[in-house]
This record gives sequence, structure tokens and C-alpha cells, in this order.
Amino acid sequence: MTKRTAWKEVSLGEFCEFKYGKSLPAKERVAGAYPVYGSNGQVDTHISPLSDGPTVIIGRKGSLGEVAYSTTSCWPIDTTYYVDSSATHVDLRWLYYRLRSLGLTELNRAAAVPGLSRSDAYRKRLLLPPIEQQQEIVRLLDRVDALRARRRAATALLDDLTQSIFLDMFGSPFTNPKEWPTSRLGDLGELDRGVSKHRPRNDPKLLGGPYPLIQTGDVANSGGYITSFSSTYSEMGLLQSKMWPSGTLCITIAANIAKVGILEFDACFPDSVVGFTADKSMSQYVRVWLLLVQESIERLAPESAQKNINLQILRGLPVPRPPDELIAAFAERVTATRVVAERSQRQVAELDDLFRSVQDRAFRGELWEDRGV
DNA sequence: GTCTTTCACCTGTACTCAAT
DNA sequence: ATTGAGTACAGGTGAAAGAC
Repeated sequence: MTKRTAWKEVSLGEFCEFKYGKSLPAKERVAGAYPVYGSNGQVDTHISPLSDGPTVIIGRKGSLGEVAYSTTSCWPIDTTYYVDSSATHVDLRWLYYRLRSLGLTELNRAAAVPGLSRSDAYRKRLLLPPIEQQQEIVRLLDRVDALRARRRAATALLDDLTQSIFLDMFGSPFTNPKEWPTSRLGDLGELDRGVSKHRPRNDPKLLGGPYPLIQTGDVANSGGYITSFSSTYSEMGLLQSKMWPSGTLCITIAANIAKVGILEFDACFPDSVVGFTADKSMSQYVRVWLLLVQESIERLAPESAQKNINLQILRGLPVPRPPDELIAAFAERVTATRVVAERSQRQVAELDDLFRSVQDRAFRGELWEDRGV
């Protein structure tokens, strides 16, 4: 006898009710013990709850079909649906995991604002296990999820580690407690703007060739090292631009201010990115220094519709200038942490795969059949 | 050619409306 | 009152366009 035989295929609407969230404008909220949920997760707190006990929150407008879980009573606002213990008999944590993989996001009615209709959601069919197995699935998924969260946290710590190494070796770049002489950023290496001469800049003739083209977003989201690109220049695109060598430190100066990443391949970039070229150790040193001072540079940018910072300001920034040997030693340590960080990131990816695979098999009931119970 | 500003677009929240 | 769907708007992003 397989336990699976006790599993019934049912529609979502047969065993739970999606209740409507209730509007709670920001100015009416009073910070308190109960989380306030929007369609894309927690947005605030309030002194009183709407739901009763643990609650599953489902995005109704905007981020439709996104699913969140609150361990306590909470306030889901009117752009969400919610399910608490008064709206279903199933294990709420199981329901949370189950809804996340049910594909509710695909039920977009394609209206002006993406929206999830309750009746569409109710029609979704799925296997409903008995309560004991719901709880067993939850224990299993919670364990894998916790592993995943721990590994993610460790990976995030490694990002901070490079900044800690800097502070440890050189002290704060703001107070310069070790009294290093200072240089101007422009004197530590070559600092120049990217080039995109042709008008219009997005002329199709320029795009779609063999030469990687980096945009500000690529730098801002690089995590310090630019390993991939999303668009390319043609021969004509290259002619009106400039190819920067692998190892160039890219610094954004528009929209995203002073975000940094080291190029890992030869690439072009437009004039909203500047390139800093120096030897490897110096580039690494300047990269981490910029991470530490990014926010204060951003404050230097004029408060207009879109923030900007120009090359003069950037070139003139004072940078503590420790001896070359120390900078080389620093770069070596940072490079070593990167090896660990990459391994850590791979483990996060593997745990994501494991989670998906365990989840899929658990929801199909295969974990029990396999054991031949 | 370089730098700054504008604008289109996206997402999500607050509020409103019409049909039932 | 409930439900599905719309408008208005805030805030953010990044490319296009304008100004010098």
C-alpha cells in the first residue's frame, strides 16, 4: 500500500478561501507588532492585525500570484488575498509552499494593472495530501530552506568581508587613522569616460555585433565582477566607441552613482560609465575603496531628476595611498575571498535546485512511493 | 564631444467604480 | 457587501534628447 493512494486530486477552491485584504494607507499605519503585507511582501507594521494567526498572503494586483507567509497575525492590504486558519483546514505552511509552485503568476488577466482573479485561482487542480503528510512536507522543505538561507547569509557576509579587510588593513577611508598620504583618484590610474559618439546612440546599425557592450545596470548588478553582458556593438558600433581591456574597473556616473565592477573581458561602454585602468592590485584597492565611500559620493551628486556625477569630481576625490606592498597584499587577500565567494554562490545555486527537486517530488507524492511503503 | 536634463516606462499602492 | 477591473499617482530606472 502506498500512502499516495490517500491523496486526492482537488481544486484549490475546494479546500481554501482567498479572503480580500483591506486597504490601510501609509498615513493611517501606526508602527506596531503586526506586519503589513503588500502584494510583493512585507511593506510596514501596524498596531493591529486583520488576519488571525499564521497567514498566507497572495499578491492580487501588481505582483500577482506572489506568495508570502507570516508566522503571526498580520495586515494584508487590499492589493492582496490572504488565507488564515479561519479560511482553510490545511496546514498553512504547506499551503504557502504549495501555492508558490502552483503557477498563480501565469493567471494574469492582462488587464491595465495585472490582476489575479479568485475564480481563476480556485480552478487550479492539485494533489491534497492528508494533514500528517502536509506537515511532513513542511518539515522537509523548511529544513532545505533553512540550509539555503544559511548559505545565502554566509555568501552575503563574504561581500562584507572584503570591506572589513580594507578597514582592518588601512582604517576608515574617511578619517584615515593610519595617516596614509592621500592621492587624487585621477592620479592612481587612468580615469576616462566611456565613448558613444554616434547619434542617435541607439542606432540599430551600431548594435548586434561581436563586441560586448556594458550598460550602467550591468555594472550596478555585477556584484563587483562583470562576468556577462546583455548587448553588443557591431563593427560600426565599435568604430564610434572604444574597447576597454579586461581588468578595467567600471564606475557608473549616471542614474546609479559610483557603482563598481571589474571587467572580466574586453568590452565597450557608453559615456554613463567611466573606466579606471591601473595594475591589478590598484584596481582591486580602488574598487573596495569605492564600495566603502559609494554613499558619500552619491551625496555629492546634484539632486536633479536623475543623479549625475562628473569626471572632474571623480578624478579629484582624495584616496588614502598606502605603500604598494600593502596594496598588493590587500588585493591578494580580496582575490582569495572571491574564490570562496564563488564556491559559496555555486552552493546556493545547488541548494536552489535541490529545493525545487524535493518540492516537486514531495507535492507529487513521490517521496512516499519511492520508499515502497 | 561632453555633460545635464528630460522623458518613457515599469512596479506597486491608494482609491474609485460598475455589475452583481 | 462583494468582486473584478479601472484611474491616479509616487517612486525608481535607464536611455534618449537637449544644452553647452
